[in-house]
Amino acid sequence: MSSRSVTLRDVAKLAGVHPATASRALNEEARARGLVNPDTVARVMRAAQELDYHPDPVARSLKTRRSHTVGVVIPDLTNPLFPPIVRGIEDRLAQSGYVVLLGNTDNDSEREKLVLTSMRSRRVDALVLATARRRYNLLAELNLSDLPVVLVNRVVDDRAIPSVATDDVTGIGMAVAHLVALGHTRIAHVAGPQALSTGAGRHNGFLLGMEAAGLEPDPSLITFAEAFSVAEGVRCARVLLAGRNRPSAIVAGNDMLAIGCYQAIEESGLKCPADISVVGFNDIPFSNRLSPPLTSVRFPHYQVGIEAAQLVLERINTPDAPTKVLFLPPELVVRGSTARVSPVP
Amino acid sequence: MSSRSVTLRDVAKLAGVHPATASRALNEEARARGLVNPDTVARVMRAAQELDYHPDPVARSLKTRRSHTVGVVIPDLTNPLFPPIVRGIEDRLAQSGYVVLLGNTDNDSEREKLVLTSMRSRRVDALVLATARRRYNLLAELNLSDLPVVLVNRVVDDRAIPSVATDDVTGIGMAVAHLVALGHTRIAHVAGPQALSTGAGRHNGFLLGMEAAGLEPDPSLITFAEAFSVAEGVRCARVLLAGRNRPSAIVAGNDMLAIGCYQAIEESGLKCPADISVVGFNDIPFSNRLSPPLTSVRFPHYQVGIEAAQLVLERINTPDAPTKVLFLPPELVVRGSTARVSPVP
DNA sequence: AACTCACCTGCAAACGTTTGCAGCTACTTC
DNA sequence: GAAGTAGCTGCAAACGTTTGCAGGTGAGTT
Repeated sequence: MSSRSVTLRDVAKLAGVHPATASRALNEEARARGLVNPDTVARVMRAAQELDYHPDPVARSLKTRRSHTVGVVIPDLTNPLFPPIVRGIEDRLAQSGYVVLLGNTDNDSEREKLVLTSMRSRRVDALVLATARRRYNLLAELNLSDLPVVLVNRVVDDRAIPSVATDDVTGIGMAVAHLVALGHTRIAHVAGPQALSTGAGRHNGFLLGMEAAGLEPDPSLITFAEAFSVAEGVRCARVLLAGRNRPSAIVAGNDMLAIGCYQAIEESGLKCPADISVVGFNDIPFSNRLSPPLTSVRFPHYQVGIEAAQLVLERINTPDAPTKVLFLPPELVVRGSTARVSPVP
Repeated sequence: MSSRSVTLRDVAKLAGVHPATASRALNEEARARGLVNPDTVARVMRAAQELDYHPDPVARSLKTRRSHTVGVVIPDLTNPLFPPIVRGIEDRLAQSGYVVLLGNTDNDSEREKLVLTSMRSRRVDALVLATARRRYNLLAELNLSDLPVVLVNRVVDDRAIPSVATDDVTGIGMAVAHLVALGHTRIAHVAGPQALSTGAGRHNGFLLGMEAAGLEPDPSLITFAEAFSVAEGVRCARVLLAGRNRPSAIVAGNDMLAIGCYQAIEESGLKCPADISVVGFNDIPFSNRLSPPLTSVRFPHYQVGIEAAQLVLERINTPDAPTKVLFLPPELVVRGSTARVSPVP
């Protein structure tokens, strides 16, 4: 309708005040609105309503240097892990009038840099980083600037940056404990890439979990995947199955790797879970529809997103509050891929 | 590093020219740069380089009224259909220096309105709408304003708006033809919500496909789901299986519904595909890992995203070009959920 | 009655660009 | 050699806000 967009001047004119006063009247913050007479405020607000005035965020942003925009950078939206997280972030931020700028990096540092500078120059008020790389030179640099950053799905070693993540260690611990309770002792681990904090954390969790169960991890029963992919899962599981000391159970670094294990097991003529149990991590959608339905460590992705957004907002509003690090508790979802260890014939 | 950000003035001063000249020199477009002496251009660019100058998109946006930002609004990122599409959009747009603003609506018209005005006021240069509702009052309104809009995954009846979608009709046609070739004649359809253009289109495709095969669709073999969900799939399939004229095959409106069919079939003690064949639509990730692996109509989600972004860019650059409507060809992926019709005992 | 002070409002300068217009130089053209 | 012109560059006004500062009321204090 309103072809020419209505500006603050128009509102001010209609209300019979100076634009400055109108600006203050329309400003939520008491620091501004408190300055102007309540009657005037009412008059201005009525005028704004009448004209269907919406302040121009661009102009405002130019002046205030905040954009009510948050950058969310993830490796790959196609990874089923991320959509619920992003959704959670967006939902929470939308509530507070923020909007999210999305960027995929494929964990490529070139693209990462591109995305980051693009977002920074667009004056995002904060950044949510869901990349899982452990070594992260950009991180230090970013933290130097005054741009608030929240990490998702990873923490930085000294906990100097607010973050929300799941507790990989206890998550994997639950998986190991579950297998031990089923009588397994030859438990293998298909570990994720050790350059990613999740891969490393879960590997560590595996070692600790075994130790807690009084089992000595057998190095020949641990293989390292180069990526969290089905193909790498297949490769690693093949190695394990070909060894002379075949495991009775595999703890996979995530569900993709677990699916790879399924495939390798099938290839070798074995049955899951009759011959070998498998546990995954993440509980991706439809993992209950796999055959067999996958036992997996679930963590509340959506909630992680919500909490991350919450942290972002706190960070924006009170930048010098102490940095929180949040660990959301994982949960073991037991399904059909784990069974009591088969009696050795 | 540069705590105080470097501005155009700084560059101009270093190059010894007026800011206006610097602006023109740095502007890609020949219309501006062509005006200034090549030597000066070089000098300015060198200065910019030296100071690591990045123009402020906000200020620029205020002046030019374009933001190099595109709004992408979808119902729910959590629906596995969308991530690859969004990814495609973002990839293509990033190439051209655009950035995407993401919004979920849950097909709720309130939230839709909120998201849309939020995006509009943030001066997005264009909108990509991936909502599938057929009746869309906002659409007319949006098109009135001069904001370019591209539709994804649906077309509007009179094709007045550029869009990219898959050809639902021929997609379902392929599914029907496949089943017919396997000897099926009692073919049922679990249709998606008819308020969504995909649901309606595929239902229509089913009718046409049957007709093309010389089969008369049996109204008692068509049920309508109220949502594209597993639960609704179960409900609808139960109805079909309980009828006295049990189908030998089901064409589901999408993969969720197909999974629901799986479950209902299992419940009733039947086997897929031995007793009943099932075909889905979308070929969501891991549908090859279901049991049985799902035969489904695939369409190239990622490519859809790419093309949509392409359309957006064209639209932005040449607003009065004829409006394109793009149909990407679907493809039938035959897996284990369809089989030759079982001989009637 | 003069002073202080609190309360409100207006003025004008920003924020960092872009762009129509005008002006200047130096070159062509007759 | 004067007039016209092409080619560059500078000036200043935007774009729509926010905000420090100053001014102008009126009430309260001494």
